[in-house]
Amino acid sequence: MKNKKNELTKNQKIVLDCIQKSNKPVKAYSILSNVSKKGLKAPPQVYRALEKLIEVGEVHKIESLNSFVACNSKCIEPNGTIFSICKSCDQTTEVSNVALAKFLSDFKDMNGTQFSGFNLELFGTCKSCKT
Amino acid sequence: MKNKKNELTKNQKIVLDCIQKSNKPVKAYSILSNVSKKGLKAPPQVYRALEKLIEVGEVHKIESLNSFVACNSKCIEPNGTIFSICKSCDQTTEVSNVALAKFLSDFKDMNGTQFSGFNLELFGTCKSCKT
DNA sequence: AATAATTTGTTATATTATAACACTATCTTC
DNA sequence: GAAGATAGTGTTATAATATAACAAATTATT
Ligand SMILES: [Zn+2]
Ligand SMILES: [Zn+2]
Ligand SMILES: [Zn+2]
Ligand SMILES: [Zn+2]
Repeated sequence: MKNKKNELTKNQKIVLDCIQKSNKPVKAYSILSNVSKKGLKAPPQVYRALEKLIEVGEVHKIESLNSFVACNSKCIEPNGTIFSICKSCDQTTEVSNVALAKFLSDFKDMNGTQFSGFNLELFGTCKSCKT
Repeated sequence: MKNKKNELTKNQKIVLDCIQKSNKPVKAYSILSNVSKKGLKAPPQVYRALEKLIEVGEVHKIESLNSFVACNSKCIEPNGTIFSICKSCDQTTEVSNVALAKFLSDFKDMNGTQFSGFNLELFGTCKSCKT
């Protein structure tokens, strides 16, 4: 059974808040040091919150950076994520492109079976790193 | 400048051989224990070989698994990788689909700028895990 | 209130990856 | 082929990322 009100718990809110305030993907131990003043003092507290936040879709993990970002709420496909990542500064944005999301969601393997999820990471150079 | 003969070195060959012999993505420390009898006894030896092998395209890293696979030599796009990963057993295969690879390579950001690379991980259930 | 389920706090440890340094082998250029 | 540059090696130590395990506290259900 879930939380009756289906709300985030205290620790989950603290961690989510920390991630949302960053304009870049945040690392777990960076979160930990940022929220230590709020009482979260050990890695499991952060990792447990992250696990739940990811599960409910509030947070995504950027696998190639071992970092975490808040969902920009424009997730088109519930089972897929698309990110644009700056190779130079790690600035990351969630890509909302209907055609691309649909293409990936509809993609089937050799046997014609659809995949249940996907994660796409696009690498490039962000605006401010170009100048 | 590179190795004149552009060949892999002893350690690189040992590590590549180990990866190629596996039918699943291999973890760095698993490689380490597998090749310890061949003289590679410390993590940096494995990680340095991996770095080079990835650089030359012989090996890819599966980011979501922190594991490594040998390139199946069918890389369509030099700057992009596509993998199909079984959520149940981690069995991974490199996907060679021209349409998908082209779609991803040609994809442009909001400003019309092309990305320099991509990595797509497709999650599903492999044949043997379905039965 | 009793029970069950979830969340939390805490300690310890596992796993993944790199820094730093001395040394060796190989390549380049003269 | 010697001098210098580059790349690879071996080694020790340590950094960075993530989870196991268990006890205590909180919240939900009966
Ligand atoms: Zn999202
Ligand atoms: Zn940038
Ligand atoms: Zn490949
Ligand atoms: Zn499987």
